[in-house]
Amino acid sequence: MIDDDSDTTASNLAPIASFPSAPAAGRDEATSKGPRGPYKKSAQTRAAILAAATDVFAEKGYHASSMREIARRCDIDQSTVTHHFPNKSALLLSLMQERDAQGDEVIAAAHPDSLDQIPRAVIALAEHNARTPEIIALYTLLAAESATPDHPLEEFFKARTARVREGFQGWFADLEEAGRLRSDVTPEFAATAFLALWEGVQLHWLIDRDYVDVVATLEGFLRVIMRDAD
Amino acid sequence: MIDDDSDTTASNLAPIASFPSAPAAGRDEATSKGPRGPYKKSAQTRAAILAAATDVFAEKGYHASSMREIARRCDIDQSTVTHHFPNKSALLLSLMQERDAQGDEVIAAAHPDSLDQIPRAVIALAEHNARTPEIIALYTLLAAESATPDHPLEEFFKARTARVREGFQGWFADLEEAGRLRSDVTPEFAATAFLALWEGVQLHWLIDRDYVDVVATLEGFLRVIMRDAD
DNA sequence: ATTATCTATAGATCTATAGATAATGC
DNA sequence: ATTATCTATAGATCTATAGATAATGC
Repeated sequence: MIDDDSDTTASNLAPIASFPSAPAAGRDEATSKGPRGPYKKSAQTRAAILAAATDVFAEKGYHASSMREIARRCDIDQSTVTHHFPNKSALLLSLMQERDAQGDEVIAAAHPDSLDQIPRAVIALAEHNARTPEIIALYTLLAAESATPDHPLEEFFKARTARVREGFQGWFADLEEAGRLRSDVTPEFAATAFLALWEGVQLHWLIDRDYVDVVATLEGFLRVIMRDAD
Repeated sequence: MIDDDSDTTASNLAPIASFPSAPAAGRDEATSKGPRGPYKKSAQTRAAILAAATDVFAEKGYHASSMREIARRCDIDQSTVTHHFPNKSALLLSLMQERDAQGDEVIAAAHPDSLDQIPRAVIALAEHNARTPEIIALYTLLAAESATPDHPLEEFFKARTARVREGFQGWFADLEEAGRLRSDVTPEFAATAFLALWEGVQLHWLIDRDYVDVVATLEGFLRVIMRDAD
């Protein structure tokens, strides 16, 4: 169902919710096989479709979203969408892969170079995410959906969750080696719990935005599992 | 959209995922208004519909589930489903309310009467949930969906999450009063983080069942935020 | 007589495709 | 000439309802 190249974009650690910052990437791999290649306008239309699809998938999830609705929000016909993307599941998978690739770049740039910056870097990511609710909604909803039968993102989220968790685990292992982790806390536990806490608290924030403070909760967790420098 | 009686069943604390244990409750409120009331078979059919609906909603979520599919799994016609439940959203809401009511009973019975039993009681709940994956899937998926526009469970999950969080907060406040909470951990933080961690780790368990141990992670968190008795 | 269930159907969707027309760029 | 876009449509859905038939229980 899902090609094995789903992790070709998986270069490094990625944040919980990715970033919509990068300008208009991605018209290279999917659409380059005809004798002449795509015209200029193709990249714009493609980007518009992906932007609209992001909103629709974030609002409805995969099954309940329709190609028609995505097309309507771009003011194009639905058949034009299928001209640019072979089908609905390919559209969603392309969307998530390109978004993750962007996120990888951003987090690579923000990678902490000193131990004390690790908590600050993570918190900065959380603060960034908090400013883009529709992306949090996209990831939260699709992650839950991806665990259901026959979902096109099943492998994607399995691989992504493991990759992010391992990235965190590396950070916490560095902290442990420097004696900054509480002695009864392992990097494995810290990484698993931190990632789960992050996504769980984002879910609760979506459910009631006045009730939960994502960043404060994550900071509180880090404070509890760490100990002061000697 | 959603009646205000959505919290009439909200008596006490409820677990993250509710329990399918109670035999065949619920044929009292919704179907009693005709001059004669429902026949005996009605309760059975109703229960069969709710059981099938539980599976279908857990697999597909709300929008993507169909009344036809639910009916097919009971070997009845789809129009028979709408005879017992006025429409799709009412079916889902009835399902969740009855399930929560059952869960309330179970947890009330398991309520800890000594401080040391609090962690054990919570862990027992988590262990129970771990044995019913389809119920975890139901709650996890629908909770994420409920944060999207025009979802019939929007108010339900908002109220439920707040209620469960406050229940936990009460427990942690008791622990604090007895000096069993680490001094830098507030009951507010403990409750918010514990609930978010629980749901987050359940999500990751659904995504990859070999990678995460729900109960061990929750135990680890409790160990970190508590301190030994003097 | 009342309730439960079924058949049948109206009216809206949906995805994917075929084929015509318009725009682009060699 | 090739690519982009549109119109049109086939073939499957879906929910909700109307109305007929079957079962239940006074």
